[in-house]
Amino acid sequence: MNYQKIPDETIKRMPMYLRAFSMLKTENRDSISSSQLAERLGMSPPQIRKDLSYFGAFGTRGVGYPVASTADQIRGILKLDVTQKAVLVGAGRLGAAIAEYPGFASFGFDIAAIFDNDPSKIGTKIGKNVVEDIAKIDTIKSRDIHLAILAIPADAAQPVVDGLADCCIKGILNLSACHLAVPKSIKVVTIDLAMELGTLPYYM
Amino acid sequence: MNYQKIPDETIKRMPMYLRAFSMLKTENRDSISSSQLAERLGMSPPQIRKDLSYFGAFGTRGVGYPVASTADQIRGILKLDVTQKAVLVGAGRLGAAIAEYPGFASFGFDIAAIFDNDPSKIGTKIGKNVVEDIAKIDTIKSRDIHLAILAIPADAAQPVVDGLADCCIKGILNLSACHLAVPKSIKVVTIDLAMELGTLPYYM
DNA sequence: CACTGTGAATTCCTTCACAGCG
DNA sequence: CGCTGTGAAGGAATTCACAGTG
Repeated sequence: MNYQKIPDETIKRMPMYLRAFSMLKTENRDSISSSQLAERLGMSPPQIRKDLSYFGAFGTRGVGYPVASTADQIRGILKLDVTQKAVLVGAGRLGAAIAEYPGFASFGFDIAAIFDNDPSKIGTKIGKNVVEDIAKIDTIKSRDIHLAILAIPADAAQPVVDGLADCCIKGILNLSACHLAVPKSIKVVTIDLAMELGTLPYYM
Repeated sequence: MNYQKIPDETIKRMPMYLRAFSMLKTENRDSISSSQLAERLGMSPPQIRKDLSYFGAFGTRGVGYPVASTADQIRGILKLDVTQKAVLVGAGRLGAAIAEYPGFASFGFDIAAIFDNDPSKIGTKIGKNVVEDIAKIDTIKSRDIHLAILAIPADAAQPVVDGLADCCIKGILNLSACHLAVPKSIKVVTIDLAMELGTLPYYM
């Protein structure tokens, strides 16, 4: 295949494919066609074929995609074939829920540290981690952590992000309801559950 | 303005605009230009003008958008000018975090009921709600609830959704890591935090 | 004069249709 | 034969550029 720019939308869908192929593996399926997979995921078969083809020819003509090797390929593309450590900032209810959410582990993520600014939380244990003082956030520099998850109020987010930017953080999953200003070298994904819910009444 | 189809992407951004205008109101700003707003939200000025213009001419030429009335307009468009009741299914850690998340209230949402299937949770209180037995989900029919938030494991989601479909639910915010099959009359927004985080290592 | 509102141009993404292959 | 892989076509969303206006 000739070089083409890979659409951002394709990248966003890759983790979904990875999850699907992982699940197929646990079901002991050997292969799956684009139309069968499309059915499961609620999308169109050509979309799946085009998405996967951006990264190479993984399928077998006349058969479909081999489950195990395609899963491995996608894991490699997304760099999820090695454990990715992440720091969680915010040990409130949402932070605690995230810290113990098994979904991250299934993608190879490891919540390797938790920080908060609340003295009553610092020192307490959440899952396997002890909550640390946000003032000491720069200790993550030496801990091979390049991802951050922000579960703190919007008005506290920007200063924390400025701190993270000085600590080799390269990607941020932002659960605060605000836009973050970051250097171009940092990729941010922002999710506000209330905003997502906010579109639904319009369609009713 | 002539009729045009309003892009889905525009609808997705409207709650963000509403949040921004609400915040500007608390800051006692009278008006804001598209470029100032773009700066705050990390987007382009023409994008904002085009989005808002799909719904009418809210701005004042030479000045910008009047904060209070534009906020009201957007609230009306999104049908967030009346309280929208929602049922939360799943009273685990994530469900509990959602039940007490103040962001929903600020958009006019009211978590009016919580259901779970775990006997040890049924009867306990989370915020102002008492957790009810999922077997009695059909009681929501008579309670003017048309939105649902799903915070349950993926393998339990589909049967619950089938039940909700029989209960006048018209919109679902799905936090389970799976695709949901629903009738066309129901709008689903699915968010899987692990999937969102899954794209970040690719960009590092 | 500084801004909005908006057709037109552009870019980006999806779908189509079919050639190519196991 | 049934599927993938992929250029080409079509459609959707964004950006541009400027006319219109308080």
